[in-house]
Amino acid sequence: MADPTPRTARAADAAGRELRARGRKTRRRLLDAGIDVFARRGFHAARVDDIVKAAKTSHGTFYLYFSNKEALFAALVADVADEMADLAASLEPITADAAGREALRAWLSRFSELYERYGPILRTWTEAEIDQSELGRMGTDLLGELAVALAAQLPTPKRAKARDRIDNDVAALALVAMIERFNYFVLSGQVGADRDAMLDTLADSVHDAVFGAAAEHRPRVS
Amino acid sequence: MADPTPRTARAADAAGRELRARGRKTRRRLLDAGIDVFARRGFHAARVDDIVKAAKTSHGTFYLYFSNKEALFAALVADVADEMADLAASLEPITADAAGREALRAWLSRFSELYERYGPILRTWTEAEIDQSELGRMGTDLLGELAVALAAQLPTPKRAKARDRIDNDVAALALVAMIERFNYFVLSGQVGADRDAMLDTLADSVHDAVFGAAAEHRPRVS
Amino acid sequence: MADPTPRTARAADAAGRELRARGRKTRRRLLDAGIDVFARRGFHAARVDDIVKAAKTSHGTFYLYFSNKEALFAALVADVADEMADLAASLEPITADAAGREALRAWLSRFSELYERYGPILRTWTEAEIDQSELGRMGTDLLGELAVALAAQLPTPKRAKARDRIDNDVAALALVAMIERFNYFVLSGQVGADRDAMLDTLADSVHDAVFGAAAEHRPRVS
Amino acid sequence: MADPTPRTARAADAAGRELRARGRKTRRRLLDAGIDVFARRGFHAARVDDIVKAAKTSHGTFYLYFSNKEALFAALVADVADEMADLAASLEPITADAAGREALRAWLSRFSELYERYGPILRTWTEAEIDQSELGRMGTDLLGELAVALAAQLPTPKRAKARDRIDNDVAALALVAMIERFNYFVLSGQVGADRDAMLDTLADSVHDAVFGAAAEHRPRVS
DNA sequence: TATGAATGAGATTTCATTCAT
DNA sequence: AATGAATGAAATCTCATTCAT
Repeated sequence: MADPTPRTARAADAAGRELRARGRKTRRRLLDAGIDVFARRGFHAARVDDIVKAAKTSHGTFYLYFSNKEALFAALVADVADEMADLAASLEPITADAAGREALRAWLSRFSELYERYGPILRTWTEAEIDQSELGRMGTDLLGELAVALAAQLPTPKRAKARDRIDNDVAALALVAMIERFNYFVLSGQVGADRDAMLDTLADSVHDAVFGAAAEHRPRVS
Repeated sequence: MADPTPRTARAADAAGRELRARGRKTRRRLLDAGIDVFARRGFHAARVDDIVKAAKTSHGTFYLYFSNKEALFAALVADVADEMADLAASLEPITADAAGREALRAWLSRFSELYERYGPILRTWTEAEIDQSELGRMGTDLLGELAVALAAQLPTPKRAKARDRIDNDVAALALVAMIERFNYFVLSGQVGADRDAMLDTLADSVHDAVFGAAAEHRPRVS
Repeated sequence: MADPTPRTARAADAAGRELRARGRKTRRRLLDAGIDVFARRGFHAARVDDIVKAAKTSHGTFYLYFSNKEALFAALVADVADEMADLAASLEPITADAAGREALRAWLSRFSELYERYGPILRTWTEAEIDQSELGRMGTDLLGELAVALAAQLPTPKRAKARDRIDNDVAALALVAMIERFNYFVLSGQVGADRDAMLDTLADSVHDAVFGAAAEHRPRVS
Repeated sequence: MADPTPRTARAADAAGRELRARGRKTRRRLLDAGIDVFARRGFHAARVDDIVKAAKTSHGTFYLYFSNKEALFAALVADVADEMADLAASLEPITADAAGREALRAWLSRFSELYERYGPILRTWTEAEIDQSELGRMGTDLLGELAVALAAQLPTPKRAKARDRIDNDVAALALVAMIERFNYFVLSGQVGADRDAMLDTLADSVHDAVFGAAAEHRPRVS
């Protein structure tokens, strides 16, 4: 069972070693296998045995690279966190015009790619209950990062009430929630929409939410 | 083993047998303990031992009522599904006026109560991956039911394009996603808002999304 | 549980995997321990714990080789079945002279050896009630094989009635029953006779039954 | 688990109580259910639950009549032993003529009836490993009684060698073994013969074995 | 006399981790 | 750098027996 205090840390440093080409490849195979298996079974139900089989290697090898199952998961989370930070940083102020809507759509497309690969890790995050201090990351939810970034790019309301500041953050969270769920629904086939349709709908929804439904970028509305 | 009374199916009937008052109470205690433990630890990490301890009963008793952890979870899901269906059925057409907004808020309040109790089950759903054919339910996600009900109550757009039908469903899903996430964020303390504030924000957001931000119930909007 | 790698079938393949020398030895140790423990306690009363103790290994190791107690038993049965088939095939036509009686005695001696090792498995067979379709074996009783072989080597009666065919089979079963029980009684010490005396008695009885008590090999009969 | 030293003996005397009509009926129902369940599953695999269900009564009631599972089994064994003793006593000297063969057949028919009812108990006997001192019975095998009776009725060989005495006992055991196995094979359907055919074959075999195949009682041999 | 509910000791089974090569 | 085998702590599950009504 997932033991938060691993018995020994013998191999813990393993990940820190300098690796040759072969070693890097093996490590990569294990990480990819991890994504796969965590996606299929969740953190607790994922067995090291599954991961090792998917990576076509052995138990012994696994512990050469990661001190335990949790460490592999943490490595994956670190990857997502990095990419998420990049993504958050790449969001530019959203303008009301068609160009702004297009930029937004492009950004959503990047999110969608990221989500396709790492979505399961995001969703497993809560289940895993990894001690977060280890990673020095903030929220329980990696999406929080995106919400903050999004809030920062929303047009500042004219009224200066304290309440509005909250509203903006909250609204951003709502939008991010919507974005995440849509990607999930579409990926899992629960919504009959292809990727392009999803991106259009999302870009419109978010843009509308921010600037009102009457904005000129939407020629298809009669 | 040629076993006329297969082991695994034995306790399963237990759930079907007629129970006296005492038995019903015990079963109820186990279900409540299940909600609690699944909420705290997730499906896979939850141990039967945790559940029986929470229910102040014994292992043996657990298996008198449920053939295993999964069966208990399935029973809980069936409960949520029932309540969700009731909730979905109770949603009336949403009108554009302040009364419509109030009715919506009241309905959201009911959802919020339901979510406070069963939210963890909803969130554990994906992790547990119970075979759904057993329950005779279709959508992977119990929230889908709500989305369909909501879509049915959205005002019909005047344009009669086929596309709009989809848009309505998809928009409803987006709204449900938002509702669910908000409840989650507020309950888990990730968003600093109390229940009333949350309900106001949600009622406003949904009503606005449906009728546009200019509706008369919201005097604070310029 | 939607489980792509069903739990119960996992260790089953273990038995199918290629084993190195060490693994083969461990497997053998477990099988031998199984014979021992099943003999002492019968199928149901035998605990995996007894078996691993006898094999000087651990629970974990047991399940590396057999998915459960039943699988180990089935493997043993397969072994007996093989040896029984060999034994059945090795029986040559029984002649009326002293040489025929000697050949029969030698064959009975081989049976006796087999029985000393695997007798408990034969006797546990009924108790265990392993699903036979799994093994692709037909008769409920492994001794049936021997009876058929024996019937084939009995001298053909001159009378050609259909009934005689049955009589031969039935007579063969009777003889096999006698052979098995004698071995059991002698082995379990319920009959005060040593191995040689038993073999003599059995060889005489069967030979007499086939050719009549007057056959020349038995000078001590008046 | 089958505990040879029951924790308490509170209800042990229960069987000794004076029972009214209703009680006697319940006790009988439990015994009959026991025969049934022990036959189907063997001693260790038989669950009190199975017996109680078959007897259409409750756990509590079971322990009102028998102190434990073993006690029920012992009661059944006592029944068989009684009937077996009666049967053994009823065997008269076997004569060489047709009347002797008929008497033997009738006796075998009584055995067959007994075996149909209690055979499973006989076969479960070894598995159960009940402490036999409790019952004050002799051998591991209840059939031993029959063998002794049969040996007593075999015609005394003229030679007075000590060896013959043994031979007679041993031969009787062989015959009993044959009788038991035949009944088993026929009952279990492993031999395609009806009851009458079985009785004929057995009567002939035993009679032949005792008096030689040429005896005049067998008109159907050409 | 009868019963449904509860119990807990003991059995089975899993799987993260370590070891020897 | 890699691996198959082994381990054992911890989980699941069973069922004879007792209890309260």
